[in-house]
Amino acid sequence: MVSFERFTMEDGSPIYQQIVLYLKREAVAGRVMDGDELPSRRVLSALLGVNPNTVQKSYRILEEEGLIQSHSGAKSYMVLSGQKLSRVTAELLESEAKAAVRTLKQMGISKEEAMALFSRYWE
Amino acid sequence: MVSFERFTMEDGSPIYQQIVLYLKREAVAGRVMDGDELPSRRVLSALLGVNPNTVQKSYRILEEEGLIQSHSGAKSYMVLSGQKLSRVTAELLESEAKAAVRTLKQMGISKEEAMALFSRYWE
DNA sequence: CTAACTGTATTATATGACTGATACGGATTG
DNA sequence: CAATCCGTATCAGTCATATAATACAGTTAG
Repeated sequence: MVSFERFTMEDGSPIYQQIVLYLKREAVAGRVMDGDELPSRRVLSALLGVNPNTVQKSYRILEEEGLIQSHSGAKSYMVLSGQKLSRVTAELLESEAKAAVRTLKQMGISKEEAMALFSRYWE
Repeated sequence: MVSFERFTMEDGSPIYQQIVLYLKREAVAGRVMDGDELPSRRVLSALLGVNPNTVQKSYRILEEEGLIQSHSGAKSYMVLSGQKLSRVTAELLESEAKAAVRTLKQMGISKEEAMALFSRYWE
């Protein structure tokens, strides 16, 4: 069963996107694997304190990307081939790195300052 | 006169927030300085292709933070003491670093992998 | 002075995100 | 078989974002 223990709500971005990204990141980390059972829409919405429709939107998006399999009436499961995992990993890393680099460059931060910043905030 | 040459619209976050962040980053970079004249609400809205009310919202937020001074009927100017600049710099760097580190850690990326990733995407 | 520009304010409309309530049929379990 | 869970769908309402159209008073430049 996929765990949402590490999930924490941020404000700013839509909740359904946060859920989508959470599951993708957990998959990249290897904590969510192919065939893992997902909590039902109702159970997860109660756990996170959000509306079932919001969770449904997340699951629908993931199913459209082929990362979830849902049969009407039955439980939902993760579908994670090696190829899909590679695609998701590359997608997440690129978007994360590009956004950070772009922002810091606009602030006039040098590469050395940026590296030192990340190193410091890593712990 | 403050330039918006480097401004590019992203989708995802509100436009008024993008304008606020743009001006803060330009100030941190030193390209926007104390006393600099800002484009009027109408001129900037036409330049960016957005509604004047959206620009007004950005300027109002910046004024509430003390980074802009507006007199009814007259032009608006940046107000950037060294203290304010330090505060903004720290605020932007911390939020940027924290967000990136948090995301990459959830993906199970090691510190070394993360540093290599940033180094590669810096160009 | 006057025209043009400025900041500021108001009202209305539209869309996306989120919530709340409810309903239906399929799948599973006792 | 029947109860319960499941996925799926719909409708209504709220809130934030953004647009559009005005309006008015203060400032400034010709």
